[in-house]
This record gives sequence, structure tokens and C-alpha cells, in this order.
Amino acid sequence: MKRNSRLSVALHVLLHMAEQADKALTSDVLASWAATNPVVIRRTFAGLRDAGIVGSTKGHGGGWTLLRPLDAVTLADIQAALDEPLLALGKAEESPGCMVERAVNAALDDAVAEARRLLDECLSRITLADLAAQIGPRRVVLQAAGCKDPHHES
Amino acid sequence: MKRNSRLSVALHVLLHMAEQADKALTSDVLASWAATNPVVIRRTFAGLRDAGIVGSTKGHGGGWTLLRPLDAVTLADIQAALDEPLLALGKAEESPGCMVERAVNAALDDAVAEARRLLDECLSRITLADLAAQIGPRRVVLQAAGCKDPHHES
DNA sequence: TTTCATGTAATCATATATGTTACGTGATGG
DNA sequence: CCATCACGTAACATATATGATTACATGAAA
Repeated sequence: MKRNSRLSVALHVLLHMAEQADKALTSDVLASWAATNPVVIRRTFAGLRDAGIVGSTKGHGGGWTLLRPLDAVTLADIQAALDEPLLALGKAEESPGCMVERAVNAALDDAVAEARRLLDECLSRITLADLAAQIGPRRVVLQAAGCKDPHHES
Repeated sequence: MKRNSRLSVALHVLLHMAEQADKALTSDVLASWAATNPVVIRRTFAGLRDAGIVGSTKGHGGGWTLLRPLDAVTLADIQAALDEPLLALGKAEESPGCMVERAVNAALDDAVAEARRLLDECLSRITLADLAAQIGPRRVVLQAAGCKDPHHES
């Protein structure tokens, strides 16, 4: 339990979902992939649902489904949907009386805005399809051999 | 008390120091500028001292001094000296057995490395002199009138 | 109408950052 | 030589953030 692993979790789960495309998967299943709690999945995926990346249905046979092809979802999309801070820069005081501190805050605001823009551009160049293509070849062999989801050792 | 305000604090204090150049200033004085505790200043400035940006001397008349001209210190220098994480992206698991998660980790590592590079380049273009130049003109008037450091209202 | 699955609030646990206290070390001045 | 000053640092306290867990409401399907 450390520092903002929501993007990591979301990517991991989304890629697993892609392998079971068009099947509604429950929060419990997704949670077991990410070794976390179903409620954590629902919270994390709420943003993705609002962004139209995944859909959810209730009741029998319900669960989560991917709504877009892998090459139509960028890491920037996911990051934005999760609404995370991304940058760990804070200000000592929000509206200081000191003129020096105001100048510092203004400069940092500018730098952070620029950094966000650069980061977003960087993340928007990577799609889920790119990540799927980089999954080790050993997995393909296992899949071909008909093994049932040997995802984690637990 | 929020999130990683060390860069903010460091910049604020360094700019105040620049106004009293060549005078050794105690941690207590710097702390009163940043409205914090002297020990926090010592901790924060330890990295700056190791990086050769400031120096510290003990005993009577001791304290902290700026060792470089304002235009020879970039925000990237300070950020690196503070050794902060900067990016709030973490991984769910450090060395996962799941191939999918490994691919995610690898991709995120690459993206974070690239982002760090971009950020560093962005911060290395701003010097303390640039910040000093952007301090509001009202302050100059007060300085000229001989007012003694009306930095904060406390 | 019972069961299943999401939606969400509330609470707990833990990690990180900052604030504070206490004490050690070295340098200066008397 | 020793009292004082200021940094160096460990130890502890507090605040915030994130994730885990519990509990319950809502809606859909068998």
C-alpha cells in the first residue's frame, strides 16, 4: 500500500478483460486478478464507466464489459477517467500574503500546467493494444495449451 | 499540511535568502519565513547543502548561506537535491508473477522515465533569478522605503 | 420473490509528510 | 575552559491520503 496504484490496477484488469471479450465479468473476478477488494474495483471503474470505456450491468449474469476496441483507448484516456492527481507537487500555502511566496506559487502553477500537458501527450501515444502486444510470449503458449488463467500464484 | 510542499518551501526560503545575501541566516529565521519549524528547514536544506546550493556553519554567527548566484540555480537542480518522488504513479505489485501485470509495469516504467525527463527539462529552464524577477512590484516599493521584511502578516 | 451484482456510504488500517521535542556535536566568544 | 549558539539527527506526534473492509440500498434476472 503505497502511492496511487490505480492506473496500474486499471490497466492490468482491462487487459485481462480483453482476453474474455464480450463476457460480463463480476467485480469479484476482476478483484481476484488485481489481488484486491471488489469494492476497490467498483470505485476505480466508476470513472471508466463515466468515460464510456467500460459498461456495467446489475443482476444475474451482470458485470463489467469493455466498450471500445483496445486500439481506441489510450493511457491518457484512462488516466483522465480515473481523475488522479498524477503530479505530487503541492504548495505550502494556498493564498499567501507574502509576495515572494505568491511569485513562487504562480511559477509552480505554470510549471505544473506545462508538465501536465507534456505528460498527457506522452500517455496519449500509448494504447491498450500497444500494451497487449508487449505481453510476454510465454503467456501465448500457456493460452494455446488450454491452461485456465494462471495469472497469479496465490 | 498537505502534499509534498518541499519544493515550494525551498523556493520561498531561497528567494528570501537572496535578499540578505552573504549573511548567515539561522534555521529559526528561515522557518519563520516559511511558517514552519526549524527542524523542517534543516531536513529540507540538507539535500541542498549536499548539492552545493547552500552552505551551513555551526556555532555563533552560524547559519545558512546561498553559495551560487541566482541565475546559476535551476528548479531542476533544487528538485533533484530534494530527492522527491515528483510523480504520484505507483505500481500495484513490484515483481508480479502475472505476465500481464509485468507488461503493464514495464510500460509504466518507460512512461514514467520519459515523463521524468520531460519534467526535468521543463524545470531546468527556470532559474531562481527568473522567479526573483517575477516578484510583484509592490515589494520593490516597500524595500525602497526601508521597511523591514513585511513578509507575512503573523 | 429470491438471488445476484453493482452503487455507495462509513469505517478501519496503513503509509507518507510534516510538526515537535530532545539531545548530540562542533564552533565561537568570553 | 566553558557557556552559548546553531546545526545534525533521532524519536515521537499528528495530519492527510490511499486502500481494504463492512454494511446496506438498488436494480435486474431467474
